[in-house]
Amino acid sequence: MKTSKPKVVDVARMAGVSTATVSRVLNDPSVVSEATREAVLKAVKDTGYRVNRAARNLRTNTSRTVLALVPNLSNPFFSNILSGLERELSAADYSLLVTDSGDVQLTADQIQRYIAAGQADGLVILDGSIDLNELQMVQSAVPPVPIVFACEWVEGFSGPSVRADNEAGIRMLVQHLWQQGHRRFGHVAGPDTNVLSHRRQNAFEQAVQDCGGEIQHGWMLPGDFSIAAGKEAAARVAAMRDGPTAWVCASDQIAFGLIAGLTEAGIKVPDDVSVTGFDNIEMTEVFNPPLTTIHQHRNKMGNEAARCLLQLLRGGQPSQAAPTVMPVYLVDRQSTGPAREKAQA
Amino acid sequence: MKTSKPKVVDVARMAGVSTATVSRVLNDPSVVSEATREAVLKAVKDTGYRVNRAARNLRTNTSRTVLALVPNLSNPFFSNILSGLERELSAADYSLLVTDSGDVQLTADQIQRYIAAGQADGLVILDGSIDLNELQMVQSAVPPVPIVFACEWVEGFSGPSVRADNEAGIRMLVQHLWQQGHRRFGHVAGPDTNVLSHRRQNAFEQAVQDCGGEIQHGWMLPGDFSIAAGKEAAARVAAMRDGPTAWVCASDQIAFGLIAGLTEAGIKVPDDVSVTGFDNIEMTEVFNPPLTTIHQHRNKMGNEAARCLLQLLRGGQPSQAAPTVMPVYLVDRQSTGPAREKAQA
DNA sequence: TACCGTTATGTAATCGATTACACATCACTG
DNA sequence: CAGTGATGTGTAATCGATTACATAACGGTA
Repeated sequence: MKTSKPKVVDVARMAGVSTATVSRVLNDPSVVSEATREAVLKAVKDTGYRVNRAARNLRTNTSRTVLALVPNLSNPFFSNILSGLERELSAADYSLLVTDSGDVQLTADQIQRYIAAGQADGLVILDGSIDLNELQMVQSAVPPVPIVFACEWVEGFSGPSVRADNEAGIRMLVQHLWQQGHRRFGHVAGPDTNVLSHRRQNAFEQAVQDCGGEIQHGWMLPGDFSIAAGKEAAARVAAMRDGPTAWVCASDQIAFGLIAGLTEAGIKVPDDVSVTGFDNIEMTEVFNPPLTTIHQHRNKMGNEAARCLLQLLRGGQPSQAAPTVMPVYLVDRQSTGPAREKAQA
Repeated sequence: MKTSKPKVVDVARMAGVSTATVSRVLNDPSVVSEATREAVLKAVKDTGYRVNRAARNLRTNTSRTVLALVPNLSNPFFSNILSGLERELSAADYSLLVTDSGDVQLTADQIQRYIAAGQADGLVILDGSIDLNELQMVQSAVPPVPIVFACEWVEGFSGPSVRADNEAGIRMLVQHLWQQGHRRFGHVAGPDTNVLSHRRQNAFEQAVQDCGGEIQHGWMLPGDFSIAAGKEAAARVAAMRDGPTAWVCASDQIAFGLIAGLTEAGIKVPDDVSVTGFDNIEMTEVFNPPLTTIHQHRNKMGNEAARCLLQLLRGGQPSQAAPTVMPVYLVDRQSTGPAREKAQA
């Protein structure tokens, strides 16, 4: 009775070949003759052999593992992306290591820890708040560390990234609102430190200008992507006279908070003002009123990011050039409606 | 200029000691004299040395990694738990590997793959739909694989688990509704295959009986934990005459779907019927009406599960005995209100 | 026949850390 | 002073797979 786990030697002995041959069958079957290959495979099956990852990793100096840096694991938004990543990676026999980059400002040093320790071969970063210098230090290491950004990214970083078409999304929303007769537009932004916030805010200003709508400085409210931010914004909005009739929020959660706050203040959505979100998270559909928003293919973004990284890991060119931009589309629901001019008190 | 990564030998040379001593300083400092310890630590710092995990793993036959089996990564419910897990594990210098047990029915073989390959030292399972036999096979391996269940669990499995006090939660809800004057109760259940569904459903029946309320077979609706399930239930509810005035749902998402569906059908919540959820996910607060539900400490459950597993990994006794049951509490919001008898048409 | 190129396989070095065992030193004790 | 135990350190074996290099066998060609 074999008591310990089977190893290559055991397989080799049973198949009557050398360990080298066993290894070859497992890693590059084409160089082995048909007959021996079958004998070895049979022996593998009979012994129940499984390669020892640690040994392989040591020898080959790889880990077949990818590390995902997630700004906040508690945020449901990211779970879909992780899901997409995981699926694609595991299909390629890679594992997914997850860490919450959360409250700590990640330094090159900390990132290197994973790489240098041989725990991960590459990174998928979902966190755009990482310092560019640190990033470049990581990337300029020898050998360079394969990195792919997903969803968020860092301005100035030259490497592949997968993202939604934020500009197009915002444009669709503004145009949609415009067509419903809205002329005065407001925005509740995401966190100041976040690329997506900036992109969406800029796109918003641009889009409103393009169709000739009105924006005022006081209608650009700060926030982060949270429900709480939406609520705070609601307080300000409630206090406005002749404010916007349409509010474009940087995230669904902000929109939820805003609508909740407005409703509480007696302002009706969409009768008095229209509100839009961004992301189309699951809940938007059952929210009351159901939220008009922009849908992103989060799962697919995860898949795509994984594919991108795998390509890098296999030594493919940094598919440099432009970031991969995933299309988005408008989901028209009942949080938006025809503009109604406020009584010009 | 050193071109390659520093290794123990490099550190040893610089500190003027042997590799054994370096290793000792890093792993069990107490056996090394003060002076050498400092010299070594300095050398470690100066060289920028980091242990090679693969080498260590190979030698020690451990991975300092824990695998989390998540039934559905896309479900926001789990991200909080992962977050709690990750925090606790990384504090103990363990890494978190994540895999979606999703659509595939996991077999012992597949689980063993991770363990046997030396990719993980233990498991945290969030998926209660794993077959008991398979599980026992895994656990009865030599050496046994440390496993901790979190949130969900498998009936009959003898091992540590961390869970919410589902019974107490349901009881609180029913009593709360009873106090508001409700006498006829209905339930929308979770998936048939899930322990939580059963627990909550049984607890519901028990609680209603205990206070003398009325249940009918037709008021126990099937579902899964999804919004869609809630919507389907709504259709049935809308068709009822003299149905329950209070609906207890197995999850917040079901409640959302149910309320959305009822509202659409012209039934008002809470004026016509009261509805409760379970989980207190973030969105409950801004939902319209805000949802009365049961709060679970998901983060803490993650922490606790991690601590449990770490204890096992360190050779502690399977802290057997009873599962760890985390307290829950009622969050009273506006989806529930005084019972109003339906017109006895 | 002698030589060459393929193809298939084996031998043994190697990856980098941990650790069993051996050894040296020193302070005490009887 | 010899003996004992505690303490600190070094030498070298070891974990299990991969792979550079060597070798063998064979068919074909000059």
